[in-house]
Amino acid sequence: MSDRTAHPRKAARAAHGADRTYRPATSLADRAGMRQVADRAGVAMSSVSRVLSGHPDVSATMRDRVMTAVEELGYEPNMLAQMLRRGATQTVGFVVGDISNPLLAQIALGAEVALRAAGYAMLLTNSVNEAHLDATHIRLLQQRRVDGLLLSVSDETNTETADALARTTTPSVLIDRDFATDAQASAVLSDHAAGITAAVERLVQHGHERIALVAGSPHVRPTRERIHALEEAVEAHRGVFAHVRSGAFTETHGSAATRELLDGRRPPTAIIAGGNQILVGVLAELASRKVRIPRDISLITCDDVPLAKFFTPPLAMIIRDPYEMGSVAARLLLDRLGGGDPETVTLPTTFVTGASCAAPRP
Amino acid sequence: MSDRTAHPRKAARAAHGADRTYRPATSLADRAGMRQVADRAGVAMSSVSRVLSGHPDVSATMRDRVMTAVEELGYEPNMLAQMLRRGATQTVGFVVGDISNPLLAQIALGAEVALRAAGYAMLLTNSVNEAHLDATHIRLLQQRRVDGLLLSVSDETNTETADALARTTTPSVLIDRDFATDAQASAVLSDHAAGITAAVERLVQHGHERIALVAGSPHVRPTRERIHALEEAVEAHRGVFAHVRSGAFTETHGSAATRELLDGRRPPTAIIAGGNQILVGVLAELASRKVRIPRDISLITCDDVPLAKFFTPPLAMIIRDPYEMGSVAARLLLDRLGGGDPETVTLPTTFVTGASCAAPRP
DNA sequence: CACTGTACTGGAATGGGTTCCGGCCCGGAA
DNA sequence: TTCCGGGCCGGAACCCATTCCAGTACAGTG
Repeated sequence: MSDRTAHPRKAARAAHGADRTYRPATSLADRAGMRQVADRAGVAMSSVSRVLSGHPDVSATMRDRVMTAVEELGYEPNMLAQMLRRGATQTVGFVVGDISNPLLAQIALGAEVALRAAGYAMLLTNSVNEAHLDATHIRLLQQRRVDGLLLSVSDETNTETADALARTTTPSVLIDRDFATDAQASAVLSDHAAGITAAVERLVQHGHERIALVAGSPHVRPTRERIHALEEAVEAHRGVFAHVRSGAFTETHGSAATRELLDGRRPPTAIIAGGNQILVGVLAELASRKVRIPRDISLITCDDVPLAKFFTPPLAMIIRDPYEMGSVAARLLLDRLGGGDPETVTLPTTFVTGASCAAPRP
Repeated sequence: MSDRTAHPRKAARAAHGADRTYRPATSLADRAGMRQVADRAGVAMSSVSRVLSGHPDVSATMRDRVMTAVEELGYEPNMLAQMLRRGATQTVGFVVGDISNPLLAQIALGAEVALRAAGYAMLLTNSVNEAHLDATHIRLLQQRRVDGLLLSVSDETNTETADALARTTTPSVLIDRDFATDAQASAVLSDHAAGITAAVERLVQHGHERIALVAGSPHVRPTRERIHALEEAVEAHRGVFAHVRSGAFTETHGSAATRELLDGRRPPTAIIAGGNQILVGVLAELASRKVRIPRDISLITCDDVPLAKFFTPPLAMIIRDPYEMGSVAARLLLDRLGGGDPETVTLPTTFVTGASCAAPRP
C-alpha cells in the first residue's frame, strides 16, 4: 500500500500496475472522466464537451469518435462539475413544516413529479413546525446552491424568516403563505374564504347560530383567511355568532379548544376543525363527553382525511386539491427559473356536505 | 439569457460584441470567494481553507486575520466546489413509491431529521408506484453523486432495479424491502409476522375459521411476510383457513378483492386489510353491501390511520412506528457512510385490538 | 492566384475549494 | 555551533467539466 492514503484512486492504480487495460466502467470507484474519453478518442476535451452538449460546431466524424469512446468507457458526466461550472444545480429546495402531514405530502408529491419532469431534483427539509428552523433551512438550501425554493414555512411572522426571504435573490414560490414584506416571490394560494363561506351558509340554513372555528396556528395564511372569512360570513346574518379558537395544528390544541368551547357560557352548535390533527383532537374531546354528531353538535373539517367519508356520520368537509397545488407551485417556480415574473395563483376550495352537518337540536 | 445557454457563442457576439469581459451566465451578485478572502487577509488560499476547516496547523494570528476577512466580506464557502473537490456531497437520496402515503411520509420525516442532524440533505424522488421508475431514479440520484441511498422501491422483483442495486457501490439502506441478490445493503425491516400472528390468534380465539387477507403488491416484502405469516398461523389451528388476495396497494384492489371474497363460496368471517388505501377499498365495498362490522364481519387493518380509533367501531390494527423506521434507516446509512458494515435491523409490529374485531355470528 | 468566409478543432482559462508537499523559522539537543 | 524536528505557511496540482478564443484547413469567389 502506498503512503498516500488520501488518494485512493492513484493508490489503486499503482497497486494494479500498468499491465491492465481499462476495465468496463461498471465500478463506480474508478469512473472514467471526460479526460479519459478525450484521450481514448484522440481529441480535445472541449470537443467531447461539444459533442455531449449538442453544440452545432461538431462534425459527424467527431461525433462518432467521441460517442464510441463514451460507449466503451461507459462515461457519465459528473454533474457536480457541471453544476459548479454552469452555476446552476437543477435542484430545488422544499421547506416544509412537516412532511408527515398528508396535505403537505401530497403537495410535495405534486411538486416533485412536475419538477422532475423538468429535470430538477427536490431537496426536502422539515422544520417540524419550529419557526426558527425555517430560516435555518432556507440558508442551508442556499448554501447548497438550489436554483429555487418552494416554501411552506411554519410561521410567516418570524422576522428571521422574513429577513432571509427579503434578502434572497433565489426564485421562490410560497405555498399558501403570505409575507407582507416580500413582493418578489410567486405564490400558490387556496381560496379558504370560499370554502368557509359556503360551509357557514349551509350551517345557517340548518339554523345554527353559534358557529365555532377551532383553527391552527394564527401565523399562517390559511388560519387567518379562515378566521376572517368566518367573521365576515357571520356578520351577514343577524343573530349568528362566531367563536374562534386559534392555536396550533395539533391534536392537543384541538381537544383543549373544544373543551373550552363546550364549557363556555353559550357553547357552539357547530364546530369547524381547521386541519386534520385538530380534527382528531376535536373528535377525541367530543367522544370523551359522549357528545353525538350531528345530534348534539355539527362538525365540519378542513382538508380531506382518508376515512372521512366512511366515518359515522360521514364528515362534511372543506376540501381542495393538494396535488394540484404542488403541481402549480412547481410550474410557477419553473416559470421564474425560465425568466418569468412572479405570479400568484389562487386555487379553489369546495365545501362537501355530509351527515355530520345537520340541523341543531331545537 | 436562455439563448446564451443554447448557443452562447453566437448570442454573445450578437448581443454584446467585445465590450464586455466574459462572465458565466449565473454570476450571483458578485459573491466573495475564497480568493477574495485570502487577498483581503493577505494570506494564501490554503491558509484560509485550513482555518475554515479547523485544520490544526493554524496559528492564532492567522485564524484572527482570516476570520476578520471572512466576516467583513460575508464569505460563505461554495458547497458545490467543496463537493467536487472532496468527492462527497453530504446528500442522500430517498427513493420512495409515493410520499403521499402517510406511512412513507413519516418514514421520510424520521430519516430526514436524523440525516440533517448529521449534516446531510435529502433528495426525494417518487416512483409513483411504477416499477420501472425505481431504477431510473437510482441512476438519477447516482448521477447527482449522492453519498448514500434510502430505498423503498415499489417492486423488488424488477430486474432492472435489482441490477442497478447489485452494480452500485453507493451505500444503501433498504426500507422494508428484501433483495435476494444484494447482500451489500443495510436494511430496516418490520416484523410483520409477529403482528399477523397475534391478530390471527385473536381471531381464532374469537372463533373465526375463515380469515382473509387483502394484501397489496406481492412484489414487496411486507406483503410476502404477511401472507406467509398468515398461512403459517392458520396451519397451527385445525379447521382454520386463510384466503389471500394480493394485488396492489390501491383502493380499487381493496374493493375488488373484498367483492370476490364475499361472493366466494365460503366467504371469510374476518378480513385483514394490508394497507391504508386497501382499507378504504374494503370499507367501501362493505358499506355498499351493508355488511356490518363486527356483526357480519371482523376487520383488522395494517398500519395506523389517523381516524381509526374514532371509527365506528374503533378499528383493530397491526401497527408499527414509521418515524422510528426512518430514524433507524438514517442511522444505518450514517453508519455505513462512516465506514461501518451493512446491518439489518428488524423493528416490532404490535396488534392493537378494537371493537372491529369480535366473535363471528354463529 | 489571392482573399475571404466558414466549419471545425485544440488550448487554456474558468468555476471555487482542498490538500499534498516543500520550505522557512525557531527552539532544543548533541 | 550544528543538526533535527515541529509548527506554520505558501505554491501548485487537482477535482471535472464548460466555453471563449485563436487557429487550421478548405471551399468559394473575384
